[in-house]
Amino acid sequence: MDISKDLIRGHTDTIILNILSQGDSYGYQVSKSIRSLSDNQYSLNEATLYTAFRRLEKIGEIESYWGDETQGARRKYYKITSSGRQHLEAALNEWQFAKNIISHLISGEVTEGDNL
Amino acid sequence: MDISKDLIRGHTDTIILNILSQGDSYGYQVSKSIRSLSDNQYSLNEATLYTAFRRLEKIGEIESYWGDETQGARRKYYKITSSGRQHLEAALNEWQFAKNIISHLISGEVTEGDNL
DNA sequence: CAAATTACTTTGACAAACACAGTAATTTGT
DNA sequence: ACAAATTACTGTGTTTGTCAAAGTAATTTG
Repeated sequence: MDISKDLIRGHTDTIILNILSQGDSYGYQVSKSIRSLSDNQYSLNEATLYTAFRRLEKIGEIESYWGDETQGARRKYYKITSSGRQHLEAALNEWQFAKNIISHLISGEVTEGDNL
Repeated sequence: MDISKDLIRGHTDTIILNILSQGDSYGYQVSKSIRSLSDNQYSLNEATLYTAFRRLEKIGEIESYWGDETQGARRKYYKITSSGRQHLEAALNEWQFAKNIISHLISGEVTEGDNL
């Protein structure tokens, strides 16, 4: 992984919700999707991922069910709820907004007026 | 404040280094600069700011000295070091890079290939 | 002279992320 | 047939950054 975890912090839930908004999935697959969506630049620690699942389920943004795999290991599937979709949309809007503010904060010029 | 703290997390040091790269400053003024640079959308908690100062000083990215104020409250000034400037530049590059990755992660399409 | 502002500091709490370890099944290579 | 690798989920304990709240102390404003 190349990019600092703290830059991703605050996006974890949104990342998961984005992936689940495109279809039900389970931990291992979500993990691989994250690696793939980031062009192998980022991978979420397993513990972090499952912690996020539990957090999102607790607040009703996702639901889970055990898949009935005839072969392969058992899988717990996660499904986004309508509340989760709302949250996802809100987060995307916030990001568009925050991106500019962050850019100002880390590279903007401090004008004299700021001292008044 | 309008934007979530977790979106800023990971940028705090960079924000401070950016401000100090434009001239020595002290806590209260940095705090106001942040509010101003963000168009009043974000303000950093005082405790967080001073914690960051201590952290940055400890790792040698800033240095501090007491101002000799003839009037007004005493002020501890902070100065960016060359190591701090290097870190700032690296962080700005990382941000350019991370911005795109985050965008992919939170709104990119998961392709079938991701499941393989 | 009280209240507001400037300015810095400490303490204690919390939440997210992580490393690490563990459980358990299945698939692959030899 | 068996060991190794992979798939898949879970739990524990620690670290880190941020924050709220409170405190200290000076100066300026009404």
